[in-house]
Amino acid sequence: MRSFGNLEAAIMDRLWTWDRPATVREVVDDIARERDIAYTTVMTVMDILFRKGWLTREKDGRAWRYCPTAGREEYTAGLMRDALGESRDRAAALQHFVERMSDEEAEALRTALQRIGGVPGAAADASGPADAAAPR
Amino acid sequence: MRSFGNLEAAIMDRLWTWDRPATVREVVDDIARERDIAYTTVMTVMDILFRKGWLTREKDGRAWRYCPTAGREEYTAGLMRDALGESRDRAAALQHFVERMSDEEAEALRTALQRIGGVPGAAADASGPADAAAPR
DNA sequence: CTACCCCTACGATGGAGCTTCGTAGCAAGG
DNA sequence: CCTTGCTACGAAGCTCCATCGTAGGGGTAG
Repeated sequence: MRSFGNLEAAIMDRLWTWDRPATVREVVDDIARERDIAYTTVMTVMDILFRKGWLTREKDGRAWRYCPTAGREEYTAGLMRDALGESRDRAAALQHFVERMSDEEAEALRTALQRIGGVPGAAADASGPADAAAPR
Repeated sequence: MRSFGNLEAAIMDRLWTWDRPATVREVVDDIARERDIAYTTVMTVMDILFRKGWLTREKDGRAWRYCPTAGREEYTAGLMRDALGESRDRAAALQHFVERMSDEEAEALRTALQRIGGVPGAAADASGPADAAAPR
């Protein structure tokens, strides 16, 4: 997974926000409103992101149109998973993690957990999209 | 800011595993069992980790003894926090995150959530953001 | 058909951070 | 006094990311 550099992040950010296939030209023009940047710089980096698998692309006339392979939130979740994976005592790591969470985050986390599987002790788990229905 | 290089990770890993103040000599000798490494290389990196705040140290005779300022799991939790913080829709990110979790992890997460504020509606009373720096 | 413009491909340069180690110096023990 | 072990300082080297220039190709307007 690994994280992005500055320019890489700026590019991904735009593609994620726009949520549609975009050309190098569009990205360049948008970044250029904040700072000077050469067309080829952005093109090079987008090509690197493509080759590293973060973007897909398809021809649109002469230009390529790029799309992120993963959504912003998927990417975030991937980073979190990477981080967690490096720990030995995952339960302890998760404990530390939730301890510093805001109330809203904790609430969102509870909701997310309820959606993927029944609450321990409760019998009802047939609601919601059946995605991970693995019994313990 | 976050995340370590290879050598840095190897050093932190040993300090975390040993869970006691260790000298450069001890770390060097342990790493040297796997690959060639100069004493000064390890010393330099440990000094950098110290200056960056990842390690504390105290004199023990002629040598310094180093200790991590945060435990492995605290560090992991910090990485996860960093990752989550960059997302816009945190609820969605958390949803993606838990969806790919193993059953054991989900269970550990539920337990952790219960511990910080088991009852819905009740806010977790996080007392003091105490950064642990105590060697055990 | 020709000139122009836009886009791609490729490669070169530079900087930041991590890694690597050598040399010089100091302090303790024999 | 000499050996041993540790520290301090700093010089390279390496790997990525960032930055851009130049060369080239294919539409499009005259």
